[in-house]
Amino acid sequence: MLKETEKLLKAAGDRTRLRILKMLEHGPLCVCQIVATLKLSQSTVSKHLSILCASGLAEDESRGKWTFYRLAKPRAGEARRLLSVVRCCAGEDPVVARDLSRVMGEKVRSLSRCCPPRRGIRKGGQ
Amino acid sequence: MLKETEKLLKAAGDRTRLRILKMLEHGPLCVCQIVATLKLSQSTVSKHLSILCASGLAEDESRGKWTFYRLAKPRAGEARRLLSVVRCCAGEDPVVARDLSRVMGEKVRSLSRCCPPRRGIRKGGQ
DNA sequence: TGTATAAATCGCCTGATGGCGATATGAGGG
DNA sequence: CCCTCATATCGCCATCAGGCGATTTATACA
Repeated sequence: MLKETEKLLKAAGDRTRLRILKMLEHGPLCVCQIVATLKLSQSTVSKHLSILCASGLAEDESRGKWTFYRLAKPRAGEARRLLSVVRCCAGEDPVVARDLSRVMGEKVRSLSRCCPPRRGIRKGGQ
Repeated sequence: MLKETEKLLKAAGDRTRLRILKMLEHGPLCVCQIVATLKLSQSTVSKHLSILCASGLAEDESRGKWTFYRLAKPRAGEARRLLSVVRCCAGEDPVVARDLSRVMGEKVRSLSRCCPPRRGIRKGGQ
């Protein structure tokens, strides 16, 4: 349906959500890691994450007090194709690169805070 | 770059522009045909068309007093992938189907008004 | 060169979107 | 049970986007 496609493209067509998607390409992340990386308010990030989930591009998983988000493994070709558009884009973008290096730091720094997601979901790139 | 991708996704992530892209899948169209099909004001349609061109998803060609628009043949994989997302979507959508039947009628009706675009550009589907 | 017509651009209005801080919710640990 | 901490939700505000009619620009033709 046209409406679904529009929703999907709108979800991906936002600077902040693109940054989140690029971060999630390297594995699942806890909300607090995303907040620390983007340096936006927690409420703003939470809203973006819910939009990504509602569109089918991302999925969430609660793990104690923490919530982890990861890229969805979409059944529909539409969302899958769109994720491949995102995957191939902005590889050289300085903002994305900075986010990535920050998120690595955050991962280390938060090892003792957030527990890692259930193993076997998805480990690293792709 | 992130900004380019955002622009591309924003261009595609609009109901009206998706309808236009779906119409253009079946070959180039004159502005007046698109206006008649969408039943939106000429200024609105013109703005949408310029957004599609600016994003690299569509191209225009002047032909006398008329301007024809067609899907771009993008060199960048990004835009190409995105067009394939669009191509695969909304096949069954009633609005898209109605647009398509209208545009066929418009094509016939306007044969004597708008000249067809230079032959050899692009004939039909794909 | 004056008129008719196609399309682009402008200015305006309204609704959607993205940001924030404050507050509500829900899980864990004392 | 209450306290804390992570996250979601709410209400507000500023900006953006999409719609329109009016106007401008540009081409064709008498």
